[in-house]
Amino acid sequence: MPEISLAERGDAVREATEYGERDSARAGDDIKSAVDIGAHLLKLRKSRGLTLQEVSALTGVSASAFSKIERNELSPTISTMQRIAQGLGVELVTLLTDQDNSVGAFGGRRSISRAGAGSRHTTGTCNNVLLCADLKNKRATPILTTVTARSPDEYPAWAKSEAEIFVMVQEGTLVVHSRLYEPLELNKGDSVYYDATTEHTWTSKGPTNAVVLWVLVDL
Amino acid sequence: MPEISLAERGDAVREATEYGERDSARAGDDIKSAVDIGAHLLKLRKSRGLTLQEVSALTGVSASAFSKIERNELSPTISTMQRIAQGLGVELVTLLTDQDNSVGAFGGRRSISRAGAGSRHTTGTCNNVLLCADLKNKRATPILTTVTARSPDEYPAWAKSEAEIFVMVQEGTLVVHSRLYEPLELNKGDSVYYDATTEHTWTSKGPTNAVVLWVLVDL
DNA sequence: TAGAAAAATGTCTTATACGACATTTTATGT
DNA sequence: ACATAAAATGTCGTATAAGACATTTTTCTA
Repeated sequence: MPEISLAERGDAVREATEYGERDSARAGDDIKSAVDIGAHLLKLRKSRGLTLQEVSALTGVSASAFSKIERNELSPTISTMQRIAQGLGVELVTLLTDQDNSVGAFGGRRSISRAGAGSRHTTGTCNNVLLCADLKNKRATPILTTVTARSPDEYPAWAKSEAEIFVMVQEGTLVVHSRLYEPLELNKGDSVYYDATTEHTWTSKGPTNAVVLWVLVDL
Repeated sequence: MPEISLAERGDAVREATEYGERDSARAGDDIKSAVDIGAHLLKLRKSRGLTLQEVSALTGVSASAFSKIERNELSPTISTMQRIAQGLGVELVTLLTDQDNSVGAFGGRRSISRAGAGSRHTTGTCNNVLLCADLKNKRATPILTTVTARSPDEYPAWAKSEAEIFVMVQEGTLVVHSRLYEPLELNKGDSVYYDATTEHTWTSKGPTNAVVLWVLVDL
């Protein structure tokens, strides 16, 4: 029955291509839904101007299998995905991660915080102003912080997170304490970029509180 | 020929299990070699105190299959990996990525840029100072820029990249031009966070050049 | 436009992933 | 130490992924 088979194929391709509608349609899934590997591979192959036979030679995966994977007619095993990644010289995860997804989730949006404005959050040791807090799903979180602590002991626990941190001092003198380094003094205009996975904390030095602009970049 | 098949599988299991030795042994491979999914899953399951039957109930993958996957006796299909990821409430990529890798690649490092110091890069429209440029593999790039352009027309092409941008004005008045929005004026202390995938560019307004601190966050 | 070449897809066979259930191994209590 | 239960692993039948080759579709070229 070639006609029915063709009709089915047409639908499958359309579904896979009209990517945006898929996610929104499936409301039940909590976890980020499947990326379409097929479309991803097709785009990658076309972008390099390769034919199925060429990609087959590169990866060791047969042209027919590759074709079916591109059209989502089968779910490849991890081992074949690894051969494909190897043959195309890309990381396996890039084949399984739809970069358009993350971009699309954010695409075109923006948020503005005027001087002095922002979502405030005060602790015993710091006054934090979350900038552009209304914008969700950001890759990084910009924060303006006034550090009131004068000693690391004032903190019940040092900070530690799966992130990277960039800090630039706007006013005063900041001291960055870390388990790995000696205390680091930063004055106005100085900046530091460091790994937040090792425990760290901040204090002010001198008569005024340090004001720092920092960006937390999630890993 | 079932004997040969079994023998091959036995070797594959041993190779896959002795994970640490694999990387160093196979010198020919350029691409990051496979993470061991089996060990990864085993660790994840044990860390939650789940039995194979429990994890089977959660994921819909049979206990025996799960056991074989953990011991690398078979290469699961993407669809079963998706079921596992869903059932355990984790992203698929985290199962395929060795998290020690990404964190470890950066772990504990840091870089300091003193006020006025940094790697300079000047164009006709901007003077850029890359901060903490000696630190590689950062997730974000902090830059201090003096914008000399007064009109968007001075740019041969508007900027566009797979990234997000956070900007805070340090001095002067910055105007952010975008294909999606009206020009946005930002004064000292104002900040904006926006998607860099749509074309955009910056100009200064007024007698002095705007000085902005911005962070480019790669996607 | 017709014919040839190349590329993509379909068909069928083989290899292998997956699930149901049996067996072995490990934990637990008396 | 033994009996019992629970967990993990092995066995085998079924479903499906992957490869070899045939067929259809598309792309070139004259």
